[in-house]
Amino acid sequence: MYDFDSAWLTKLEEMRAAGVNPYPNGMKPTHTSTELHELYKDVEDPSTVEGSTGVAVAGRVMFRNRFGKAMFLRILDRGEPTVDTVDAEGNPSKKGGIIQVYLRKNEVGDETFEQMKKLDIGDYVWIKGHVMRTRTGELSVQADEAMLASKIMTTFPDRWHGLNDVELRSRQRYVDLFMNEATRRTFRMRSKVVRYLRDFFEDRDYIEVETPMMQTIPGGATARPFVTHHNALDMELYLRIAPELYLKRLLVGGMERVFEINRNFRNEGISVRHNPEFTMLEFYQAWATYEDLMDITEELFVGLVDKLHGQRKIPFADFEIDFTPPFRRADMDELVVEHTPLQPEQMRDVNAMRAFYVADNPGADLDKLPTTVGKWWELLFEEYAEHKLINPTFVTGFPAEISPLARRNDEDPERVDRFELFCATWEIANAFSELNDPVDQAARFMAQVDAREGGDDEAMYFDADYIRALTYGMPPAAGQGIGVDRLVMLLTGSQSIREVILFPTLRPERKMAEQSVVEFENKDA
RNA sequence: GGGCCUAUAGCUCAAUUGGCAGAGCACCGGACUCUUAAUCCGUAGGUUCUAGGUUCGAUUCCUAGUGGGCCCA
Repeated sequence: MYDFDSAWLTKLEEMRAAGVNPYPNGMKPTHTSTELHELYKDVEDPSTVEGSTGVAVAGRVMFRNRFGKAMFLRILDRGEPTVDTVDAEGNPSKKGGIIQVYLRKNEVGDETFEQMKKLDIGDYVWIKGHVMRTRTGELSVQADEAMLASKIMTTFPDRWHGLNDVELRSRQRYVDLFMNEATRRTFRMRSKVVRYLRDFFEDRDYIEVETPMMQTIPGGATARPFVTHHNALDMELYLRIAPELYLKRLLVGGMERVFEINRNFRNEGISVRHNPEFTMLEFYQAWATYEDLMDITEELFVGLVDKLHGQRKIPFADFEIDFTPPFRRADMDELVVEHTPLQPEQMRDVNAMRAFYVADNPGADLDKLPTTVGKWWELLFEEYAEHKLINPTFVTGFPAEISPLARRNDEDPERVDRFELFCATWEIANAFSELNDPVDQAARFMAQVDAREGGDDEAMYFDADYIRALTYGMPPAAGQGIGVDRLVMLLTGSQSIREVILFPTLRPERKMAEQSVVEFENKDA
């Protein structure tokens, strides 16, 4: 049971005893704050304008100034700060989201005024009146009627310093949202990004699909899965680490262009770039190659920054990302050569790569070093090249051994037709021409199974039904995954994935866990 | 998994070498009919994250744990 603060309980009792319902219903605002700022932005005295009466606004009280027989409130509603104005110092600023209310005792009546005097910061109110401007020029609603709309029952955060604690902000996102406009902006932006992505693929004749989140064989990526149990079927199910193998089954079915935007789950560490559940866009297009996807990706990213930022150079962390096309395209080994003393011919020589690495990393655990060319490329790329890639860069030429689902390159079968897009040193997208040769795919799965038996617990499983699907014939195709959270981070300048996920995964707070009533029981077991 | 940092009032933060636990805002009471972090007067608010230890005395020092942050693997 929740431990309510007795002072607030008393306050509510007194209010009810006085005949005031703290949680009434049915009040309707006629305008949002933003609509009023927009309607009257150029009007010196809105009270002279016909239609400025009978205006109702509603929202959370964020600020209050009380006098004996008058008061000012500023209330927050869903409006966005989009109306261009200038502030008192003459600097450009945006209005919206907040509107001031002016209440006078002789206009709202003694009874209402006494009730309004008892308002706490954080309460919801509904106000009806006319629009006016104060002596200092602030657009306000002067009240004829006012009522409490919903009562706060806890003290409000410090309104000057706000809510800064990173833990509190993500744990109590509901507080973060009403306290911080930057947070509201981030999640409005996230919504626009997702909307843009859907429109982008709809416009290109793609079908949006939903494939299983609970899978019997977790596939499509190399990662540890979450496991759960289905009682009626009495079997283990895995939360998906990727939708890939299901989307490619749809290609076999003749759905030539499909995309899915949905959650993936990976049972791994949490960091500023990793949350156990995260949102992935995957799309697949028959008759396309990975090179076509580079063109499509460029179009997608440029369109996105044009739409959401209106410019192609966007600031991020300590640098600026330039999305002006064409994006650079470079092979993985080429980038390693660029950022190490290694020569191009040494990139096929395991001993040469090992010698360089050991000399440069005296503390390295020699037993854990790679033994194959492909694994060396992966390591050297991650340690020497990745963190140099600020502007969008298509990294190509991946080794086949670290790409078990990608089509081999026709000229160099040790490589695959694959790219990853890097931005701001992060992997943002991963794409390849799809492996549609069932026999090769079966062999690649077996190599993964061997790796797993050799101790690689992130290696893939053998999915026989997926091989069976391929035996029916999958059209030549290419597919891509884009991490939506990281994309939103880039576009909002967020340094942590937790800033772009409304409710990121956190350990439960002890105090709340103690007061919660949760009974885990398995009735069928 | 390893290292470093951190936890004090609802929020933002103080507390000298180890010596009575503090401020601002919020809350409660009062004054004030154009304020912009309003102002003024008064009251109240604490298991100093948890469990041990050292000490006459611990927010402070030590050990372990828990939550969180940063860095590394």
